[in-house]
Amino acid sequence: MEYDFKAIEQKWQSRWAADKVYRVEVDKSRPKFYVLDMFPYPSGAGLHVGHPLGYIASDIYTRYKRLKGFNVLHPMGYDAFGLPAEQYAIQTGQHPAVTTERNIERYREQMDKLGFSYDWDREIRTCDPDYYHWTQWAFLKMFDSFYDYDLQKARPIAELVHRFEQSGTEGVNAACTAPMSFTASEWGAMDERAREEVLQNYRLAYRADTLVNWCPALGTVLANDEVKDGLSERGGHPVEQKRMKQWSLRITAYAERLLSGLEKLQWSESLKEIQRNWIGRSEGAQVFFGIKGSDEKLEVFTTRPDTIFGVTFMVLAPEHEYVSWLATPEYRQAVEYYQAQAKKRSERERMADTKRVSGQFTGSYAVNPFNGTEIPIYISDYVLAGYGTGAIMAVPAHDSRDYAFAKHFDLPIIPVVDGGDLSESSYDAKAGKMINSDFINGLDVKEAIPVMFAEVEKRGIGKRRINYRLRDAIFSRQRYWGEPFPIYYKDGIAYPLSEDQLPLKLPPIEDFGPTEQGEPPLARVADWKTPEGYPLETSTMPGFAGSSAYYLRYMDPHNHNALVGKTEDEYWRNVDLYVGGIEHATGHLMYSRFWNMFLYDLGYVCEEEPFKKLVNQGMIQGRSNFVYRVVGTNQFVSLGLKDQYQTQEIHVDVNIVKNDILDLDAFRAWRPEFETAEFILEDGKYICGWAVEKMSKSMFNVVNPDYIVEQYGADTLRMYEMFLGPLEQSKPWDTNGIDGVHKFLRRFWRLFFDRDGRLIVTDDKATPAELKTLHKTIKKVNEDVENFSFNTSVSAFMICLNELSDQKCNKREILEPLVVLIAPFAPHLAEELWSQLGHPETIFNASYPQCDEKYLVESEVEYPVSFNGKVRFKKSLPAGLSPREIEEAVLSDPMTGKYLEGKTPKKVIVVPGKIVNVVL
RNA sequence: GCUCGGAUGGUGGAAUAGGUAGACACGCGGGACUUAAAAUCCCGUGGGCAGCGAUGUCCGUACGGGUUCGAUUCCCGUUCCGAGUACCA
Repeated sequence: MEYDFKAIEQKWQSRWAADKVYRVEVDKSRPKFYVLDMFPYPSGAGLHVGHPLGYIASDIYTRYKRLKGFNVLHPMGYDAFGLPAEQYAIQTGQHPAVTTERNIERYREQMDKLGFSYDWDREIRTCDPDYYHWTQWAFLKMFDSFYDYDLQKARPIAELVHRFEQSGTEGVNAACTAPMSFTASEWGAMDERAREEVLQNYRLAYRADTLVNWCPALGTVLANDEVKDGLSERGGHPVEQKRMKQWSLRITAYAERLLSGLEKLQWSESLKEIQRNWIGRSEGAQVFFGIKGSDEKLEVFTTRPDTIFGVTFMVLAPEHEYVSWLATPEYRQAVEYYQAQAKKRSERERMADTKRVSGQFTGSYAVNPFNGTEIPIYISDYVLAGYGTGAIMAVPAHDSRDYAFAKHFDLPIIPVVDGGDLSESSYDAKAGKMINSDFINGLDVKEAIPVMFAEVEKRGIGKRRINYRLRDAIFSRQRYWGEPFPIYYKDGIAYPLSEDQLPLKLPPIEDFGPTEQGEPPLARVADWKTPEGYPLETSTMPGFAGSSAYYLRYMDPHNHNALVGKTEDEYWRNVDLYVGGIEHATGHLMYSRFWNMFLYDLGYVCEEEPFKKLVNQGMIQGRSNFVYRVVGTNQFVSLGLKDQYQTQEIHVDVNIVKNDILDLDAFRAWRPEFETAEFILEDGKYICGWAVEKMSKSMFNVVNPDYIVEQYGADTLRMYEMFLGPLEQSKPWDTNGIDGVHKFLRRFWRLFFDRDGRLIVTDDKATPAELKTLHKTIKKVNEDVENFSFNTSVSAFMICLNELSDQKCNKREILEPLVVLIAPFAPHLAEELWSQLGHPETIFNASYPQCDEKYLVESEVEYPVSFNGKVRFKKSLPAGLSPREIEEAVLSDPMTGKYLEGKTPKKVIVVPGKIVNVVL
């Protein structure tokens, strides 16, 4: 009986499901381990062979940990709200709930075929009201909180109100949109609307007029991480900057904790680096410059206070609020024209020509607080309204952008750091002695910076300050398919619903497009009001809302009273291993950390960081095949001969190519236009060209896992995906290689059964050689799995099998532990063999084999003997010799004498167990 | 531009507290079994040179240097590829 993977996999998959073998519960007698996959967005295209890579790896680790005695939580669900389903709904009129449901079913079907050990009783869907209840709840909590910098944590907003009542803003050090200052009596005198406006300035979920990324094509605003190169991530539509009233989350309050928290995490260095760059911490100072003829001060942010004597002009962002009055009558028209031009340019246009210098003089002058010099104030779009103060002091000698601006407008360039050549470019390096700089002349730049920080503070013209590049997260979308905000409006003031009104369910609608007035679809719903008749917020939450705390919900998915119960939270705590793509580095992985820290501050969860260890699986790319059509004919020429013709490269379906040899009949049948194709062959074959590209339909290189499972089985697919290469690396899929793994599993099966399906496993005693093979493999596989080096563990199994085949080993003593060892990788096969070996219980109740080092001891070691590093011969010596004895044995060898040629060796280097090197 | 990562046979990839480079697998070539095919098994497979042959020998881990008895591994420089970010003051 051959290895019948179809029957085996079906049998065990249905048994696992029927017996709920993978259900987990809180069990304080066993250590917990939480393995999580980034849950998928169920798109209409279904899974291709690249998608399950991470799921397979996490499943192997889950099963491994379970066999090691851990109580492993390994859940799965769906990130089901989002733009694609809604875009599809607009195009086809089908309700997103319907298409989403259909896609989920398809995903589930595909995943089930791969034999994953998820506890499906814990499945969640972000679009399920029972789930988004808690998304809305968290939003309400954020609405009802502010961030206290002194305590470094979020606090209820009532505390802030109390402090305002007591002493106004005096002594309040809280995260806010714009600094505020008022007394207790002024607070007391404010009406409700005014107070609410003040509080919006502090709330962690707040509504404010901000510069947002507006995407006209999608009809919605987008968060920074949803915009790439000035285009929307979804769909690639142009995005423009627009000032709009939007809900935001004050993630910037957590910038420092998000940054410093990275140090404790076992994440890859590159991922941490991406987050560090995204947070973009920079140390500097705010400095106030005087304005000639005015009492107002112009505030700038600089990281180079040492260059302040080199300031020759100031630049404001065109949107800066001072511009309107800084523009003198003479320049007013030109300034307004420039502002209008800047506003018209899309983000993409601006990014496209960062080389071009533009700007406009306002007619006003600022005053350098250190030497009283009067310096012209310009506006230019190279200064961003959103960063720092939206104004800079320009030091053309030591900043390349300021330099370009100065050259263009013919402004003076004063060097203040010695050592650069300013004829062609600025000297930006932070090295050299200060010159032309009054009291800091002669200091090195590195000394001058702290001196100037101190001096700025001493003179009271500014303060040290840390700036972050991180922006608050825009949280509303003018869309239908998302979580409704639990917010209603009364007299234009936003009020939260009470907790017992949650979940606020998304109403059913028929028309998903935006309204004529450009309002969100919910604006069309006539009864989208509170019971009292107040209008509800019509925008919905963005995609990242539902995915920000889903790992917590898995711990206790059916709890109706809390996001997660205390017992469950304190047992499962946080995710021990998180597996997913690196593309979420600046989105989901930032928001989730923020969201979790917030819940931690308020005491709802017991861990500050949600994901202890994180592994990013690489992308599986497609391997495309090409045929070469001779231009203007229907003739196709094989790869090796194509240079003799003028040809056109055409993608050909990889499913009709095997080992780069084209199936000619299948090609003719592939498309009508190729029916009459003729071929110029080499050696009777048509050889295709190939290239590694993204796996996509248009390249005809998509391989469907269903097809692979059908042909080779899930266990083969699982092992082959791991065998392909290191988990974290991107690598191309190549179906051809899969035979090797499949052959391995068939040979493995034949260790247990003869042709007629009779079990041939014996109870004979194993030989030392067999035991050595087994324990060597146990050791290697254990180490590799711990290091997520699954590709080399698969190799280890293959080597083990080769050795056991050589030894014709079919002994239970060897094979039984081996079955357990391979179980995480090929669970169906292992389960079947386990039961055939006479075990009634599932193999995942067994315990993982441990390596016993005593079987690994070598009796003889073969030493390569080298002379001056070059290996000349090998010498076999008994194991366990001391370096001294090895040296003696080698020196007395006649072969050594031959290579010494009468000379005495200078030195002999012995690396026990490895090599002996004789230095001449 | 800045930051990070990478480069090893025809292919995917092994091997780094510095110690026989190319494990394992694909592909390819040869052979066995078979009427034949599939399946299975065995042998060979980085390149050059010498030899009928066992074998010997030189060159080889992107390129150029350095440290070392010895470098794929460590250091300096260069080229190319990938990722992140982009007027961040």
